Formats: sequence, C-alpha cells, structure tokens
Amino acid sequence: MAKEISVQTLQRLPLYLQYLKTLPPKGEKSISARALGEALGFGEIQVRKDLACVSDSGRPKTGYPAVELTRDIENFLGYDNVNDAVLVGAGRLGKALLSYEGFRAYGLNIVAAFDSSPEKCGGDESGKKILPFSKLQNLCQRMKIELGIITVPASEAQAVCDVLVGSGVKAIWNFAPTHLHVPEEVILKNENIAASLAVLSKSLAKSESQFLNPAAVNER
Amino acid sequence: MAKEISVQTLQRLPLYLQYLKTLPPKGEKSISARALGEALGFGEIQVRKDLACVSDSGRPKTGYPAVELTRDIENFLGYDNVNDAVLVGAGRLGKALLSYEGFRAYGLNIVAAFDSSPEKCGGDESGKKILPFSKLQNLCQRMKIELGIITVPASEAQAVCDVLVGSGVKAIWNFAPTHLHVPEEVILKNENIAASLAVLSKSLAKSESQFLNPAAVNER
DNA sequence: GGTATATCGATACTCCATTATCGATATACC
DNA sequence: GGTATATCGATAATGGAGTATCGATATACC
Repeated sequence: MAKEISVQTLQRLPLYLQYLKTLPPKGEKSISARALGEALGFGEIQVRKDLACVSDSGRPKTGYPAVELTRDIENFLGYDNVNDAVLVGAGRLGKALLSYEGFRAYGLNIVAAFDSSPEKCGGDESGKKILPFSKLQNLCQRMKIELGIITVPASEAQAVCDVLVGSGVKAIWNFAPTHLHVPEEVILKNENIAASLAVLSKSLAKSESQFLNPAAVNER
Repeated sequence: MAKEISVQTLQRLPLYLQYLKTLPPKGEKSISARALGEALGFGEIQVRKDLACVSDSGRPKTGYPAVELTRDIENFLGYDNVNDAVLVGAGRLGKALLSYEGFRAYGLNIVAAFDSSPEKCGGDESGKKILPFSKLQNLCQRMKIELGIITVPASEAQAVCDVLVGSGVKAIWNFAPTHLHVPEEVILKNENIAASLAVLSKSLAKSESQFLNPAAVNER
C-alpha cells in the first residue's frame, strides 16, 4: 500500500469500484483477485498490484473483503471530499454532462454552467443554472473553484481556457477537440473522442482485412 | 512507413491531424517535427516516429509538407471510407453524440438511433431517426452494420450489447459505466468518464498537498 | 489442535514505449 | 555550382508497465 501509483492503475481503480458495486450485498463477503480479474478482463497479478496501492485488506485464502476494499478505493480516489467545478459551454454535450447524476458519486459537483449565447441562459432541466459567460470569473473567484470543464466548440476553447485560468482554476477538463495551452502549474486533461474512435475503427478495419489482432483494443 | 503501429501512436494521429487543420492554408508549406511537437506538447522524436508510421513525406531541412502529411494521416485512419453505425440509448449523451457533426469528418456515420421508451422515438432535432429498440436487429442485419454505440444506463448495457452482437455487429463502443462481456472476435472499446475523472481529480488533490507532479497528466 | 490449500505480496523478468544519439540528405544561400 | 545547415530517419539506450515465479500466511477442514 501507499506506493507510487501509475496513471494506468489510477484509471483502473474506478473500474474495480464499479464492479464491486454490482455485487449483491448478500453475496460472498470476500472476492479474490482472480475473480475480479476475470470479471473485468485483467490478469490476476495486475489486479493484486493495483489493489496493493490502495488497500492492505487482502487476506490469503479468502481474498479481499468487499466492504473494506470498496471503502479503501473510495478513500483513495477522494470520492468522499467533493470537488466543486464549473462547466463552460451549454451545448448538447455540456448539458449531457450537467445532467449526469453519476458525478456526485465520483466526488464532483458542477455548481453552475456558463454560456455566451443569452438564449441558453436560465435554468437547465437538470436544475443547474446556466449563467452568462461574463459572470464566470467573478463566481470562480468567489467560490474558489478549482476545476473547469470545457465543452465549447474548438474555436473558442483556448479563449475560455484562458479566462478559467485567469479566474484561479487549477485544473481543466477539456472536451473540445483541440489542444490547449496552459501554464505549467495548471493540470490539463483532454477528452478526445477522435482518438478513441481512431483506435476502434482502425482495429475494425484491421480485423476485416484479416491482418491481425482481432480483439481487445481497450485497456491493457 | 508501414511499420507496426502502437495504440498510443494511433491515438496521437488524430491530434496531429487536428492541429494541421488549424494551420492557415496560406501559411508555411511545411512544418517540422519540432514545431508540431511544441504545439501539441510532445517530444520531437516521438513526433517523427509517429509520423514515420503513416507517411514518408518528411524532408530534411524543411520538414513535412502540410498537405501531403494531412492526406497521409487521413488515409491511414480511413477517414475517407465511411463506417456506418447504430446508436442505442437516446438519452442526453446519446443525443449529444447523434448531433455531433464532427463524426462524419472521422469517417463515422450514425445511420439511426434506438431507444426502448416509445416517447423518445421519432425524429431527433439532429435529423436522425430514433426507432424502437425492437427494430434494431432487423436494421443491423439488413444494412450490415458493423459498429454499435451504447449510451444506455449501465444496468441495461449488457443486454443491449448482446443484441448488437447477435445482430452481427463487429465492434462495440461502450459509453455505459460498466464492463461488458463480448465474444473473442468482437472489438470492445470502453469510454469511461470515471476513469478520466479519477486521473484528473487525483492529480488536483496531489498538487494541492504539495506532493509532486503538478502538471501534464494527459497523454504520454 | 494439526494440516492442507487457496490466495496474497514481494522479487525478478520480459517486453514495449519513449528518449537519446548519430549519420544521411535535401534545401537554401552565397 | 559549392557549401553550410536544418531536419529527417535509423539504431541504440533507457525507463516503466505488465507478467511470471515463489515464498508467506491466514483460513478451512479434519
């Protein structure tokens, strides 16, 4: 436990958690690394290494107690302390994220959305407020917002990003299909659907032309 | 050119392409690996190795001719031959994907969406049709659809997946936050927002507690 | 209580992606 | 046309993630 953790491991942790939550509460008290691995498509050694980073509840002969393991992963990922965030760009994708209930379970709370076109402003069906872009800076500074989510078109993304950074945001989650420039100390995570699609359609093409590598493009 | 290509390289190729498209048509005819790397945050050697997989248009002293390079990447990624797809789950995320204009540029054409609740059926604002789920199998078989996009809640995802596979779909793009089981020969790509968020919020937490590693969580 | 066994955790190994080094070469300039 | 130079491309070195092996140990069963 408490070793250096790699990005890959970090990305797998939520998957373990998702699976643990699907287990019936009345079922087995413990689960083995092998069983977890088979359910998710990972090797059992990899599962042990991943879990060793966040929990030491593993017991020989029985495996990991489901309740303790769940708690340990959640603690590590910080799902208990909530992160406030703002979202910029109330288009379709922005609204989809706004109304996604699951974020709260991941410790993320979108406090408000912003958009430059006035007709989008007001209340969203999700119950979240959509405010004019001009109010962004003020709100971020007042509420000490640290995370900004960008769902505007690519052409506006850098400008929005600059405003967010100027408002004290420390991390940017970018869904616009473009590369953003941020200062050293600001964390940037790009969500690029084209990159994912490239992997998928390429392996589809490959498998059709009988080349090689038919399956399992995903993780690992 | 034409060496084995890694998944990582494959994921970066669309990023090069995106950047190339932002260059003014009247500007420099050529661009160097160093310039590309600086714009996107990669090392110049990595850029050369990536591009070597898909193009041999690089010239000493000048770099890569923008037009040729663009064409080579697009050819490699298959953006010229269109892939038909169906989407299942006309919720907010599903509709967002439906109306995303950018897909066509990536060689993806969503021919129709499906949903089990009748009130969602009919025409979407995007112009795409939303059909009852019962018609899924028939349409897939008739049109020989090879790619299925899943945007239903996690609880229904496996059932939808099974129907898609049973309808002859060869690749699944899964946006539901759950792990799916598919036959060996079916390609599965999971889009997991929780995994991305985990990386982001963890590094945010880290940078605050002054541990280490302040920036650049993203690719590489 | 003793013993067999399933499973964990640590160490060692392998493999692949990234990074560094170096020679080759086409262009630009004189 | 000759020469200097920026840049590419190939080969080698490094680093890190994933995988295998093996001993340790807690549990279950007799």
